[in-house]
Amino acid sequence: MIAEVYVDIPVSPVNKPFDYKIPGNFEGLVKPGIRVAVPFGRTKRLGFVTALKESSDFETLKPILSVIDHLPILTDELLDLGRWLAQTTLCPTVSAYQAMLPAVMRAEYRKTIVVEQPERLPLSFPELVPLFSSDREVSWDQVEKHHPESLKAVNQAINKGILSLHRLVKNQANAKKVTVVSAAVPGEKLQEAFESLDKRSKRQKDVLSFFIQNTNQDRVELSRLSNHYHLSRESVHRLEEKGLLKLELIEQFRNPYAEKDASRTRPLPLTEEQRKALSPILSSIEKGEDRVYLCHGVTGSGKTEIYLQAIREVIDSGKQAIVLVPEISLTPQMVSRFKGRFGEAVAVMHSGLSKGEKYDEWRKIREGQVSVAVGARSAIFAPFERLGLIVIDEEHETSYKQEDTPRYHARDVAVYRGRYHHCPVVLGSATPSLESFARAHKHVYQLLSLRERFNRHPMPEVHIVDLREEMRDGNHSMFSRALFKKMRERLEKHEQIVLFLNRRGYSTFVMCRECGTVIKCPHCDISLTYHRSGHLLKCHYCGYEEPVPRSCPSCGSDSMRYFGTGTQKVEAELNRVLPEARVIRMDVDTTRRKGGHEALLRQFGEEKADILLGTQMIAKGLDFPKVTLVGVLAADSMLHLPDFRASEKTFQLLTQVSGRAGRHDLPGEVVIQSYTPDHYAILDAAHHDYGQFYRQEMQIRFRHGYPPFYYLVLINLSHPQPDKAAEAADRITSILKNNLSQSAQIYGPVVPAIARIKDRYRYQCMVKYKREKALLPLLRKIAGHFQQTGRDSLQLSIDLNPVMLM
DNA sequence: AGCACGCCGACT
DNA sequence: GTCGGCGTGCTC
Repeated sequence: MIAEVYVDIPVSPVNKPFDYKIPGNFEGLVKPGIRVAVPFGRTKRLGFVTALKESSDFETLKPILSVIDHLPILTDELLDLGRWLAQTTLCPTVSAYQAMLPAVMRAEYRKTIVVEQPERLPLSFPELVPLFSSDREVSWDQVEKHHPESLKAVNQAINKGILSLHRLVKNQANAKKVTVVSAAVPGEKLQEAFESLDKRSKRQKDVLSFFIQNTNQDRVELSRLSNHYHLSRESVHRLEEKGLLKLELIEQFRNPYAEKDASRTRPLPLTEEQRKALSPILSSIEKGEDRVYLCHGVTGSGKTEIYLQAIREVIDSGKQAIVLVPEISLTPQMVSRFKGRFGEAVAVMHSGLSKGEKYDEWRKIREGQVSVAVGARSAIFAPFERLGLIVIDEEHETSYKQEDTPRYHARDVAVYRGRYHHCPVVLGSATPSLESFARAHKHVYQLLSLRERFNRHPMPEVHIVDLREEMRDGNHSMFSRALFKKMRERLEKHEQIVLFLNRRGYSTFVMCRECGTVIKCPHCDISLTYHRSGHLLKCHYCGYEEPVPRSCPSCGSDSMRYFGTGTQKVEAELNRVLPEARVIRMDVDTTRRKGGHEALLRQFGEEKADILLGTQMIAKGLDFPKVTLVGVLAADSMLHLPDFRASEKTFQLLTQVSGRAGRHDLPGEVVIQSYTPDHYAILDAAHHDYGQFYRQEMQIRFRHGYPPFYYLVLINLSHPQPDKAAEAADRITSILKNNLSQSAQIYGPVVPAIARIKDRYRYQCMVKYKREKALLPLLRKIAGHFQQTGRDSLQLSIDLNPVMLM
């Protein structure tokens, strides 16, 4: 038998199956979806078996070296899905497979140097002797790092056969195993043995009496016996030899949520609206229809309860469900909601888990021990074999699109898997993406609407403040008079406030007042942001930092001034104008350490602060009863970005942030500060009017030929030399122009808003099209032709249906 | 991605 | 003359 193998090297020349013969002893073990180690050129690599066959076009085949998995880690469905992803996102097939698996499934390659002829080493290469003083095997990476000067000699010694290179492919995935002890014979036998034991065998008697007394316990961890009951390991082994006890090595699942036992919850009674939304979903689950539902429900309308009850139906019919939520709303509250309803039947995948924990959660899914997978984007690949439902909450979130190599959108994968399994997909949002809403409008998706909040609380009252007027009236502070007054009131009433500003750091940029010089990142064409902690200027793109210069580096004057406002500056200002207010600031700088996010929210929930000030990350999912005022300090900050979705993102963000106020018995109020208070994105958000926003935005998209009326492809080029990037961009643009139909519009090459990132100059080309049969093959050809490897060469990326245009 | 083969400049 | 630079091409 012969196996087709995709080797784990994601570059186009090897992006095809390679044939290997299956040695007799592996016959039956090698199946599609299994990982194997194979010789590849002069190296050894890990690969995915995708198919078996009887014959090959190649005369001589190398054999598979070893089989890594017992159970295929990719099901037939996922193998197909991977091929489809590679086709539609123009990525190497292995990259698609790797994206579907937890990181531990990636091979770790290690190179070691081994002394073959120790007697010749001191004579021929005396300088290498110290390297091998303690061990005759040394890691290549260590030598490369600590003794780079020796590498030349090492290579020569290898050529002479004095040293040799050993390569190993290590499978990082290792299930944690524990030894458990149990009685091998019935209790009476243990008693008999106890009595017949020699007087001196005190330790063994202790162990036996433990098992005689605890006959109800069937297996005990060995480590628990010795640590907790102070019984001797040695005696346990002695008793095992006598056949009285049994030792087993069992797989232990790490359970990250073990101690926080979520209290079980029951289904809540549904409102009339919720019932109407749920019933078509239930009927599709029952009939096995691959329909896509768009559940458009205002914030607080109880979408989650609908998901939960639909999943209950899925579980009861012996099937499984996937629930996607954006990473930032994958909070403990969210998780406990699912754990509370379905208990042990839920696996959770999020970035806070260790590699090993992620692997365990994945295995629970693969082995069918759970029925529900809750997670961020990549959980869409959960290897269930009987999917009954896929839910994507906050469907409009851009984080569902992966920004690197398989540039897939979880929504597209969901639809694909729904078709394969004949199961419905539910997309939920208070502010659906225009793409999805347009599809619902055309009845491609089924629209389910929830117009009321389930607890009947009114939507918060929203006030828009014109910051230009404030300026005119001489208020140069970052708080308008209206907002400031309302903040004061809340503080007096001991209610809480959420302030939102979409910019971290202290101020946006540092400029010289004399000559207008703005300090920029030396590696990226973007201005540095001032951070007060450490008095540093930081680049938010590449992480570069430098101290603030005393004087202008260009004209030497000492008139360096800070412009713009970041969260740090607002915090400082709050401390000045409202010294009695206790403020918690939440942004990437204060939540970077593990669990920081959670800890800050807990403090706020326990009312240890009056004001929660934060960026994007506080826009979602927060639910604090005492919050009665939400302030958006600069609603326009996203509005003028060079992105056709700027209005949509602004509308979504404002709607979400507003939803944080007055969720419980106290009525809520929202203040939106803006320099463009008449913009429809701001007005419609203030009026809670999605429909109106949708109609206006669709007109604009139509007029400018943007999605959902046209599809987009964005081609990004970068090179350390600007002319090299420009030349490639020129050639690609003309290839596109010459090979696509008249109806396709080709733009570019253009220099993007950030012309250089990490010392690489950037160019972009964009294609707008409606139907273009030749596009994918053409792009594949372009990718094959222009894609080069190496740091200092041309880099090309093709993004179909991009969500980020920068 | 690795690695070997292969063709041109500065050294024992 | 050789050692070694990195351009090009192949891996079942």
